[in-house]
Amino acid sequence: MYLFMEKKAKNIKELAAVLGISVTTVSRVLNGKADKYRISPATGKKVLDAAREFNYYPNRIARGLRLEKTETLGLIIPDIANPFFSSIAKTIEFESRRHGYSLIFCDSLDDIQTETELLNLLASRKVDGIVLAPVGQSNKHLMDFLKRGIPLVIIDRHMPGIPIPYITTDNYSGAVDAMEYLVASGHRTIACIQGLRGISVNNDRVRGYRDVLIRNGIPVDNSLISGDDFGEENGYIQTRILMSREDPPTAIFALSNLISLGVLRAINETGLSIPDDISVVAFDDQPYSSFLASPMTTVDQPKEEIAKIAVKVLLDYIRNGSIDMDTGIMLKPKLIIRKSVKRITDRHDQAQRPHV
Amino acid sequence: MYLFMEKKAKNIKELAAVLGISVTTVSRVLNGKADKYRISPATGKKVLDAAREFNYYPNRIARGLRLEKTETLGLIIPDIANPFFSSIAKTIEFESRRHGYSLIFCDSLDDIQTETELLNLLASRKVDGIVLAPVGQSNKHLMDFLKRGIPLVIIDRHMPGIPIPYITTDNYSGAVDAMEYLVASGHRTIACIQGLRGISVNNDRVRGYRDVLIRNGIPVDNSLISGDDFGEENGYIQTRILMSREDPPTAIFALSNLISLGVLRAINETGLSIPDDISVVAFDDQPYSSFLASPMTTVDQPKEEIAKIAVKVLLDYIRNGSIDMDTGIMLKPKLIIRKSVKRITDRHDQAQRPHV
DNA sequence: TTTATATGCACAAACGATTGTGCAAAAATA
DNA sequence: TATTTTTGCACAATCGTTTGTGCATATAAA
Repeated sequence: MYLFMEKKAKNIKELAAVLGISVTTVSRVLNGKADKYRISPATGKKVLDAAREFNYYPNRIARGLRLEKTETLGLIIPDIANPFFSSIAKTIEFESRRHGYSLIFCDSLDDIQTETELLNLLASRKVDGIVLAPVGQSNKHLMDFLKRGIPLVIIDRHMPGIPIPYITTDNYSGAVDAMEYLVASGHRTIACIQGLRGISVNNDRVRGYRDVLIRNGIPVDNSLISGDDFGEENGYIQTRILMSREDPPTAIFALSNLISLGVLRAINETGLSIPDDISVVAFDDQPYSSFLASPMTTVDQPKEEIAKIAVKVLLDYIRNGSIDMDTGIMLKPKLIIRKSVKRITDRHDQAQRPHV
Repeated sequence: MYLFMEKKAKNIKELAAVLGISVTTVSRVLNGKADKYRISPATGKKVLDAAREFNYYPNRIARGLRLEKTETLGLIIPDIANPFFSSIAKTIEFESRRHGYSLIFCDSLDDIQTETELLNLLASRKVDGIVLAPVGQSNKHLMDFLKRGIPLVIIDRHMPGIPIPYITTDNYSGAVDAMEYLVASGHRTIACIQGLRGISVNNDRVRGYRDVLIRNGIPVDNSLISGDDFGEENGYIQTRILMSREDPPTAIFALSNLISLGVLRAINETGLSIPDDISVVAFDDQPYSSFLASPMTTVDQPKEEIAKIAVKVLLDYIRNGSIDMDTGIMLKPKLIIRKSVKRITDRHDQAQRPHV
C-alpha cells in the first residue's frame, strides 16, 4: 500500500513541512536566490531534491498574484482557420514559450465588438502583453485600451496615427513586385480584387497596384478595382462580374489568399483556364499554392519573421515598461513565380519600361 | 484637467473606498450574490453603476487563487499550422469562451517530450481542464498525468486501455467508405500511404483499407501499404517509390491531407495526371481540395463536431469533478466525391460485390 | 413597552506564493 | 575571553479576491 503512494506536495508549505524548514527558504532556493539570501548549499540541495521527489510545481496563479506578472501573453487573431494566421500563431506560441511565456489565444471572428471584449478579458486576466492582429478600420477601442498601460503590439495591419508599435508586411512593395511582373509579362488590363477598404493592408496594396500602372503609362481604370472583403465569397463574386465584362481583364491580382480561392472557383465554373484564358497573382503564399490546377504565382509574406519580431518587440516592451511608440517595422515580401501568369506578346511596341 | 482624468478603480478596494462601503459588499454584488447576502437593491445599484463608471474589472488571477479555479482551459495540439487542427482549435476556442473559459494554447510540435512538459506547464498554471490531441504512441506520460486529477479529454486519437475520455473520427468507417468507392470504381491495385504506425488513427484507417479489399475478394498486398508519417515528405517519397514499381497502383489512398500534398508533388514531377494516370483519395477535406489540379475526393472529418463535443465533455467533467472514463465517442466522417478517381472498366467480369 | 425576528452590512481569514527585515548562532577578529 | 562580523534561516506582510460568521439597527410580534 505504502509503496504505491505517490509522494506529492501540493504547495510550498507541504514541501517545507516535510523538510522541516520554512517556506521562505524553499521559495528562495526554487527561485535561484539561494546565494542572494545565503542559503547553505546543503539546504539548497535538500530542497531541490525534495521538489523533484515530491513532484512539486509552484502554483503560477499565486505567483502571478504576488509578482504582479503572469508570464502570459495574449494573442488575438481574426481567424485562426486562415492559414496565414495559423502559421503566425504557431511561431508566436513557440517564441513565447521559448522565453518562458504561455499564450492565451483568442479568435476575434473578424468582429470588432468581440475584439474589444477580448482585450478587456485579457486585461482582467492580467496578461503581461498582447499581440493583436486587428480587425476593422476603427481604432477608438484601441485608444481606450492604451490607457490601461498593457504592452500591446500590432501585426498584419498598422493603424496610422495611433501610437502602438506594429510589425507588418511591406504590402506596397509586395504589390509593386506582383504588378511589375504582370506588366512585364505583357498584361495591360489587370483587375484588382481588394479586401476591406480603408485599412492599411488594403490601401498599401492598392496603392502599389496603381503606382505600377501609372509608372508604366497604363491608365488606371477604377472599374477594374473591385471588392470589399478579404474572404472567398468576395473573390468569387467579383471574378464573375469581371469576367462578364465586354472587355474582361487578362489578369487578376487577388489581394488575399482567400480571395484567390474565390477567383479559382469562379474561373472553374466559367470553364476558363489559368493561365491561358486569364492570369492570376495572389497575395500570400500557401502550402498548397503549387498544387493548384495551375500552380499559383504568389506574394509570400514573411509570416515567421513577423511573428518572431512581434514577440521580440513585445518582450522588450514588457521588460522596459515602455517602448518607442513609433516603432513600425515593415518586412519585404517575396514574389514566388509559378505558372498562373501567361506571357502575352505585346501588340504595341511598348516603350522601354522604366525600372523601379 | 480634472475633466480629462479617467475614473478608474484598479481593484475592488478602491472601488469600495469611493463608495464608502466594504469590499465584501462590493464583491457580493458583483458576483450576483446580492440576494443571498441580503444586500439592499439601492446598494446593489450603486455598486453596479460605480463598477461601470470606474471601469472596474476584477483581477481574475486573484479570483482564481481564492476560488481554486481559473476558468481557463488548456489546448495542446501537434501542429496548429495544419488546417485540420487549426480548424478544430478555432471551434474549441469559440466554444470555451462561450462558456466563460479562456484558452491557453500550446503547440507540441509533434514532439512527445514537449507534450509532457506542456501538460505540466498547464497543470502549474492551474487550468481547469485540458483538451489534448496527443502525439506519439506512448501513453506513459498520460498515465502519470492522470494522477494529478486534472480533467483531460483526448481528441483525434484514442489510446486503447487508458482511462481517458476521447472524441475522434470513426476512422475505420471513413477508410471503408473511401475504399468501397475506389473498388466500386473498378480499382484493384490500390496503394495505401499511411501515417505514424501504431496509433489508433492509423490502425483504424489501415484496417478499413484491408477489410474492404478482403471483403471484395482482392488479395491484400502488403507492399502496397507503405509510409510511416503523416507529413508531406512521406507522401512524396512513398509515391515516388510506388510509381516506379513494375506494377504501379491505379489508385492511392492517402491517409492524411499532408500526405496527399506530397502525393500531388510526386505525381506532378513524374508528369502524370490525376485521375487519368492515377487516382487519389485523401483523408481530411480542406478548403482548397476542390481547387486542386483535379478536385480531390476526400474523407471529410467532422472537425467542428469533434471540437464541440470535446468542450462539452470536458466541461461536464470539470463540473462534476468526474466522468465515466469509458466515454469514447467516434463520429462518422463523410466521403466527398470530386474528380480525382477514374472509373475503370473492369477487364474481368467481376462477381457482384457484396454490400456493406 | 418588551422581546423576537429580519435586514444590511463589515471583520477577518484564506488561497499560495515572494520578500524586506530581523534575529539567533557560528565564525572571525580583537 | 569579549566583541564584531558573517552565516543561515524564519516572521509576517503582501498581492486581490471570496465568504463564514457576527454584530448592529430596524421592523414585527407579543
